[in-house]
Amino acid sequence: MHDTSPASAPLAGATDKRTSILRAAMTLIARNGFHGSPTAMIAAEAGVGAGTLYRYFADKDALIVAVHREVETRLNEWLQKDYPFGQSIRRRLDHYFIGLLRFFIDHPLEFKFLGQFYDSPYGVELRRDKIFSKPVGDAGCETIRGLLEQGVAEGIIKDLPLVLLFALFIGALTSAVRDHTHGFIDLHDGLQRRLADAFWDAIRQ
Amino acid sequence: MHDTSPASAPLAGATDKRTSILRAAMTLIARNGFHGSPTAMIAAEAGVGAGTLYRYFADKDALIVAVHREVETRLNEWLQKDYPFGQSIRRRLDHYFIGLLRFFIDHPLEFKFLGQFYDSPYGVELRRDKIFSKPVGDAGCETIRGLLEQGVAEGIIKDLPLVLLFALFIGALTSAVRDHTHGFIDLHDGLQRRLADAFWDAIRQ
Amino acid sequence: MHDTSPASAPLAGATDKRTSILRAAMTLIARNGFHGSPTAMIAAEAGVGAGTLYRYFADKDALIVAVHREVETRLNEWLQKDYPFGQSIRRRLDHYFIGLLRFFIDHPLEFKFLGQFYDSPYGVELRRDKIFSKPVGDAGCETIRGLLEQGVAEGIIKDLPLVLLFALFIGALTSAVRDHTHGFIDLHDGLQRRLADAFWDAIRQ
Amino acid sequence: MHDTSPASAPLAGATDKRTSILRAAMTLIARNGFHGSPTAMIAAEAGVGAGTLYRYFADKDALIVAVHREVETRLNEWLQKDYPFGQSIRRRLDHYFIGLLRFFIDHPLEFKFLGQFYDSPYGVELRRDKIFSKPVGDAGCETIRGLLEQGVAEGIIKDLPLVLLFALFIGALTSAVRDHTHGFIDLHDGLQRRLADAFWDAIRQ
DNA sequence: GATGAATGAGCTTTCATTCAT
DNA sequence: AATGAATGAAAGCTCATTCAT
Repeated sequence: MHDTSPASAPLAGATDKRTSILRAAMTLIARNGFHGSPTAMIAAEAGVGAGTLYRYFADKDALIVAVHREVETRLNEWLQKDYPFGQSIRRRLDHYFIGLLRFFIDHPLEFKFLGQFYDSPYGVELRRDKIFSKPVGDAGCETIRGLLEQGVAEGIIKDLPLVLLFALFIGALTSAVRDHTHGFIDLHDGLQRRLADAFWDAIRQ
Repeated sequence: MHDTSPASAPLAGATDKRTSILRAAMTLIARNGFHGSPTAMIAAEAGVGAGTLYRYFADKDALIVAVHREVETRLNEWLQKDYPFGQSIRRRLDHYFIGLLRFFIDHPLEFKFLGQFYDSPYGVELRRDKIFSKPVGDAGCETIRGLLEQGVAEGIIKDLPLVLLFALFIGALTSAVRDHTHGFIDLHDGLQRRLADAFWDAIRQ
Repeated sequence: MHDTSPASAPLAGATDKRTSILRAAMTLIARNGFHGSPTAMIAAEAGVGAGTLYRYFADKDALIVAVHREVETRLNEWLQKDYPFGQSIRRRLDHYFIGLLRFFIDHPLEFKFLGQFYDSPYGVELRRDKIFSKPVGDAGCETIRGLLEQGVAEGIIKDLPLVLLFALFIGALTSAVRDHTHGFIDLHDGLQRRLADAFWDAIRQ
Repeated sequence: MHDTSPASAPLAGATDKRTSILRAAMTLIARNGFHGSPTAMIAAEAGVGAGTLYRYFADKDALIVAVHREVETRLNEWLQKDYPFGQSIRRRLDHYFIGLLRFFIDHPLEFKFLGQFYDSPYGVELRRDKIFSKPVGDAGCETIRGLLEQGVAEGIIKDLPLVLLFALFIGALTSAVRDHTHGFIDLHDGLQRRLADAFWDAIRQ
């Protein structure tokens, strides 16, 4: 009953409310954290009644998880654009690296939300597999995991545990974005390129 | 009167209470986060009365800051052990990289606490400069920042903004430790070594 | 949003809760003082939940100030009834003196509440000017202050500082009411009359 | 065992501590009220340990009552100075009126403390009889009550209930002093005199 | 479906009092 | 006798959640 897919909503109005709540939740949580974002405030920001929230989500936790899912969906759609099928492994990893970089830089609220999410009890489990193993193509190998795996198999990439290769990938990326978000640095195109190169140097054989 | 240095306590008992509270706070916050750790729970875990906490710390915030200071102090002491003065830049950066890796692996609660701390209003500002610029030697240049700077000047390290070089350092490191802490991988000595090498490959000219 | 005028409440029920809380607060504070009246006790006496109080008043202080305002409003309305416009100064001062006497005798809780209020940080400043200078007519001179002033100007009343004349007025009045409230004396109509006469003897030229 | 008369204290030091506590309590309570004066603060102000307070007074209430007794004792001693035995009733009432006025003006902390005290649960009962009926001479009739009574009997003073006559006395007096304490007026000798005259006009036949 | 007033458990913090030293 | 560290009950206030309208 709760949190059904938007397809089942007979009225456009209902879907709008759900979307408003999701967007309000993400904005406020990114800005103030989970505990600085009471449901009443989220509802107010969304322009709906306090009780309405509970028609769309079982409870606050479910709302947060739904926000995460929604952000992730948009992120994945973003990464599928212009995917360089058939090109070199490095090229394809680059697509992911620069793509994520750009998405986070263009969507700082989403970045901050995900940061909050993954460092909370909500996201401990999900952390790993989401970005890591999300397929782009239907081949199933066009995931970051798949690319790293293939690179290792081909001897292009260092023979390190996949988890560690991914740690290098996601760690460098998120640390850099955080610095950008905090205003410590301006991650313009040139720096994005050089950061991706540095990452490649880290993992290449 | 609050939070005085332990040196002034004539009896071990008095200091023990403060220490118990600090340890309890770190443990619970690492486990449940700031908001999952009510002061009553911290006091109970420490084996003291609910009001006792406020004899040692002005309020919950002060307690959290004190835990951070205490952890940081131990971390810095740890990093000063066997510092390879006079050796190559790579050797000295390695000392920091492996040293932090080991500290966090040996002290998972401290690692999780710091993670919570730096992603909270408490630590946003402190994040960067603490580990980054903490001097080991009295020369003042024996900081991670100083070493990276010197490496860039000597043409050994890529000419990237310091902030970005540090992002590569701390990002790879914390991501790897998090995976270890979550049990996704066992960061034994060999892997630590190879991770440090990968980091070096990322930043070396 | 807090403490809005009752005019905006479409239903009697909503207003009743606010009124219940105000009445409960006044009763308990009159009986036990500010610090003998926890918000939980006020809520219980009002028959509402502990949190409900905070829907109507920002905090305990706001509630107390609102009680004061409400009592004062009723007192002023009471004093405006049958005001002897155009009659002698003595007659008009009498109206105030006897009017206040009667109001306090008829409303002992209000009297005790005001006593608590004016002897607290809330009311130190307000003490003087409220009753003293509250106009009855639109002429602006029909305040106790105005009447005393005019009486002095006309040579009917002793040429003492207004503040002192008012001290005689309010001091005698409240002391007498307090004795009545405490049961030391029964301030029936005859005594009220004779006390007003005594006050007049005190200030008349 | 608690709160013994100072005569029983073998050491001067002990008496000093009791006095310090009494003085500290009065000062802080006058300044901050009962609830703004924690026992820890009183002890600190008195320069003694927090527990020491409980060697001299059973609890905080007993301390407050003791402060009241002490202030009252000093007030009575003050009123006995230069008592005009044998002079007219008006002269003797004047002695009390001006004497109290002066004491309160000279001892604003004592005045504020008594104000707090009498408007609290502590002093409701005591209010009436203390100042009212405290004998100065050993004749027993040299109390304010006695003088008023005698004045009524002789036909000099209005035939009003004694309680009411006293209300006129104490009400005018305390109201005027409060205005002085709050800085609304300067109760210099001339005004004291004229206020006493006004009071006399109020009660004289 | 939508609302928002109402709730009360749970939070952080204070402070009168005790008691081992 | 004197201390002050320790206590825990009780305070004011917040907020996720419910439910009558």
